[in-house]
Parts: sequence; C-alpha cells; structure tokens
Amino acid sequence: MLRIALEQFCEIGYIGTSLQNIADRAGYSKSSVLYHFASKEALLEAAIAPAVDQLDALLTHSINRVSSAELREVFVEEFIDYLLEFRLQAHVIINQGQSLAGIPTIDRARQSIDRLSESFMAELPTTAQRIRLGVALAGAAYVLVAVPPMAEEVVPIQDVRTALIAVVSELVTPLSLQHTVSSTTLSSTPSL
Amino acid sequence: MLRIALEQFCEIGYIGTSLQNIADRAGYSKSSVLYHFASKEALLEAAIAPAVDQLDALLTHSINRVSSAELREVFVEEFIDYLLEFRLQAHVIINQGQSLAGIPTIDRARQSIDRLSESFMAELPTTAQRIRLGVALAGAAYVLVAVPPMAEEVVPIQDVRTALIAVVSELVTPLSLQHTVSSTTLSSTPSL
DNA sequence: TCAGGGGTTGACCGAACGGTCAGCTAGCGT
DNA sequence: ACGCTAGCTGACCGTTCGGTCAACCCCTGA
Repeated sequence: MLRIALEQFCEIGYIGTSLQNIADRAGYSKSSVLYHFASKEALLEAAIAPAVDQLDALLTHSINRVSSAELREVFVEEFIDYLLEFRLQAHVIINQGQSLAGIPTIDRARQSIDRLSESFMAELPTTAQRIRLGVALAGAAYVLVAVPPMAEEVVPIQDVRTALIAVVSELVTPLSLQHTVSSTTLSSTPSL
Repeated sequence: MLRIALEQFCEIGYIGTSLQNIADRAGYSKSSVLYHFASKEALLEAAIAPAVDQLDALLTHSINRVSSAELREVFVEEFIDYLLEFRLQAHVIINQGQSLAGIPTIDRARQSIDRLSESFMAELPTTAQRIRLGVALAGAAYVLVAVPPMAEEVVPIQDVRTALIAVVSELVTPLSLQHTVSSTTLSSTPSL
C-alpha cells in the first residue's frame, strides 16, 4: 500500500493525490487507509522516511571521502545506486520538496541534501562549481525518475546505471581541481 | 496577474494552487480572476503558451543545426538563453507536465521536447547517449528553476549563464562522436 | 461458547475547491 | 443627463477534499 501511495504521489503529486484515489488503487476503502496511517501526511512520511534514513546513513558514512578525488568516484557509484533504489522517494523529495516544506521528514531530507552540497563545495564554492554539481545531481535524479515506469526491461537498468555513473563522475570528479570558469571557449571534448 | 499565477504554479503546483490564492496575491477577488480567464485551465494555458510558442520557433529555426558539432554549441547557447527567459514556464512544463497531460498547451510543449530529443539522437540512440542528453537538459532546467527566487543579484545571472553553457556544451557536443559506453572505467577527467 | 480486539467499511462532517450569476460602480460617447 | 459597457465583487452552487465515528466481520484464546 505504501508502494501504491508513493506511485500516486509521483504521478499526480502529493497534493493532487486524494486518499480515495489511493484507496481505490489499493482495493481498500478510504477509511481503511486512514486506519493504518493517522493522516495523509503520516502516509507520506511513512513512505519516504526509509529513503531519508538511508540517505543520512550514506552521507555520514562517506562524507569524508568526497574531498579525495579517487574516493569521490566510489561515492558517486554508491549515490547512483541509492537513487536507483529509492527512485520514487527521490522524485517526491526533489520535485515537490519546496511545496511540502513543513513536513518533518521532508525538511530532514532537504537538510541532508544541503549537507551533501556543502561537503562537496567546501573549498571553492564558485558559481561555476555550484552549477556543475547541480546539473550532475539534478540531472541524474531527474533521468532516474523519467525512465518510463514500465519500460524497465526494454531499457536494462544496468545500462542506465553504468551510463549515469560515467556522466556524473565526469561532471563531479574535477570539481576541486577547477577554479574559475569565465568563458564559453573551454568546451573540451573528453576522450570518450 | 499572469506572472503571479505562474509563480504560484511553480511554488505549490498547478493543482495545489487555488484561484482564491492567486486572487489574494494579485489583490483581486476570485470572481475577477475568472472574469479575465474563462477557467483555471485557461489561466494556465495563457501563462505558458508564449513559452511554448517560442520553443517551437526556436526548434524549427535551428533543428538542422544540431547534427553539426560546431553549430550545436550555438544552439546550446540559444537554448540556455531560452531557459533563462522562460524559467518559470519551463519549471511547470518539466516538473508538472505528466500530471497535467490532457491540457492542450502542455501536450504541445511535451511534443516539442520530444522533437528536440529525436533531433539530437537521430543517428546513434544508445542508452548512454540518452542518459547524457537527459542529464544535460534536465540538469540545466532544474538548476535554472532552483536558483533562489530572490537571489538573482547576489548570484549574477551572467555567471549562471556562462557556467551553464559551458557544462551543457561539454555534455552535448561529443554526442554524435561517441558510440557505445559499456563500462565504468572510462571516466575521463576533461582538461578543464 | 463467548468475550474481545484487529481490520474494514459506509455514513457523515466542516472546509475548500472551481465555477456561475446577478448586481454594483465608474467612465465613456451622445 | 442618460444609457451602455467593462471591470469587479459577494453570494451561492455542486463537488470533492481530509478526517471522524459507530458499527460490523472475523478470528483467536479462554
């Protein structure tokens, strides 16, 4: 039932999803949904809390690595795997986070994301670096949730994982080496 | 008033934004809003239609360029400028597009986006390429709408524009040169 | 056999939704 | 001075929302 609710929250948004809608898809009545979860907000929290817990665990475990260029690639791999496992929860947090501010678990998630950003750009927070990190993280997260929900077999997940790790690593690895980007003339065609 | 409605649609979503909410912020009554726009849906269409029109114009004008590597960089620059100009509209289309399917202007926008994708990966649509393009486009679009709404002066827009053009060009330029990505060992640290 | 509790449900509540309508007001041309 | 229309509004309508409540079913332990 948490799975059904989560899918609905992704497709039509938390605000746009009615308890009746969830109940119908789950084969129960609206009252039954409210018996298991005290409120609609409690249902949302129960659905995404495990993902936020695991994100916290991932960050506290490997927050020291990101300052080292080699270990950072390992972290990227773990992070992509995390996104792959919690696709739907990440979609809700990223795409609907600002309109859901005030809900404790959502706020917790956003704090974790801020923590991730700060640990990445602790030394040289230029605008160009922020953009680079933002494109990598947001792009990866969005692509993950944009893959056709039922086409998980026509497009093998392993290919998606491999490609994502490659492009995010490319974006994020040189972060602490690069200093100031001031012109558009530095388009470097990486040797792929 | 269109501007206020658009801001509300971005912050709390189209479904979550009530006509009363828009009316209050605009200093009018709900009835007055419905006098100028036949319905809530008509209000949304009026708000995003210009952006969709311009996207169509941009694509039909430069859809041939993307097959040439040099001209593609020019296209990227134009596209980033487009996103900068229609930040809010792009946010609605990208983040709420699937839940707003059925609204004519929204469908038109999604068709245009599909057209853009197809023109980019006409020749070699491998999974790795799709991911690369998806990360570039979605990442750029998300970063654009995620910049703090009122911090447009503490973070100069020109810096954002320059950095975005750089990173998207880097992601998109080698698209037609690269063939198959099969392993994670190809992380190339581009010479920045 | 029967008391008791977990799971489920329909009926119901107040609030808020999108939308309609008659009427008010101010400014215009004649 | 008058009628007309554009702009605007409050009252109101039917629907749906999240949530409450009493009742019911069924299973289990004594």
